[in-house]
Amino acid sequence: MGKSACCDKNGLKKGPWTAEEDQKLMDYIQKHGHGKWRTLPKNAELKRCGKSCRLRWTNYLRPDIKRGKFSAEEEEAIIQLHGVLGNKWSAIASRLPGRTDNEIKNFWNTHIKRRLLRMGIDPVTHKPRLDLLQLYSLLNSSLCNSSHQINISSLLGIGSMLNPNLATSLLSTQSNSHDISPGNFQEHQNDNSQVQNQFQSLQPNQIMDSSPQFLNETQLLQANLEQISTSQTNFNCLNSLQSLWQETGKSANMGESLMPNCGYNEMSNQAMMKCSFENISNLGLNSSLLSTPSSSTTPLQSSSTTYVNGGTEDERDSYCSNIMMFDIPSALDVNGLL
DNA sequence: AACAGGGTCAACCGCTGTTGC
DNA sequence: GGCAACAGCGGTTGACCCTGT
Repeated sequence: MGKSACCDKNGLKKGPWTAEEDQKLMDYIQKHGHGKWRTLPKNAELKRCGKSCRLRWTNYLRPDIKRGKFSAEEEEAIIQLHGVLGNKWSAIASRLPGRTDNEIKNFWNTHIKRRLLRMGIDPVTHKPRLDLLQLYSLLNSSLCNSSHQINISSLLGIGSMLNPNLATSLLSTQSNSHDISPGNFQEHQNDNSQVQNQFQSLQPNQIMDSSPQFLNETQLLQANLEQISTSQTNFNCLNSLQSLWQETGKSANMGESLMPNCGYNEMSNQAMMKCSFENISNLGLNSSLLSTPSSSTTPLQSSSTTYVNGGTEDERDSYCSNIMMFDIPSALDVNGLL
């Protein structure tokens, strides 16, 4: 596991490549082929380290590289593949002929990621932002269980940990009172139901229906199930809350109100995750996340034409939204979360 | 015209995995 | 098995470009 020493060699040039250097590198590789990157610079009379030469070749000079803007199909493939493979840029690149991992990574970070965030979708999990779900869960269970007296300032504190803007925005719909008690619950209910409705409309369509043609349904289902079974995100989130509540002495009530169907204190990791998904199922997420795809018309297909022929940012947003299969209600302002 | 701010992308850095001795 | 060299990967940086003021 020796650490590469090529980077700290003195006298080697760094920074952008000149046309002359490019030519030298191409000439050498055409004659001798690539490989032996360590010795290549010396043989090719380049004042670069081998690593730099390899990068220049693989990311720019290789003859099979397709340059230019990503097509709609490529973008679609990237999103789908990222959902399955995560940040495995080279694996994604190997399925997109002519595109380099660096190019795809840059495209993801500068275009797709931002777009997903703008739509309220977590670019890592490809699901609605967990802070939205968690806060909704918290609110939902609290408001529906009037026997628990919830201190809104505590909620705000927790919400702020998750996302201060969202918490503030949501809770601003409450009246001036900072406590929701059985006595004043009714008078808050109208306002709260508005908030609930906003979240309850966060229902995904059938995620699996957006499968690209090169991934069959079984593969996608398996991939998604693996993703779900290995995902620690929900658990971690809940665990953080659990720790917080325990530290602040609010564990029992708050824990129960968050996950009323679970034995909160004895909860194992699995159970925590299960409960987490049960809460998500309140949003209508569960069935679509875990169900086998039906043979219904795919939203992807139906929207593809519009997207491909379109090309404005809004149209792409709409298209992405269909790929991700989550409709963010317009009434819910997620811009402040970005 | 000058400047600021944001977006883009080539290149670098640090780390891990693989291979050969 | 241990070590070193090498290849490759993903995250980050910084120069350049574009747009708005």
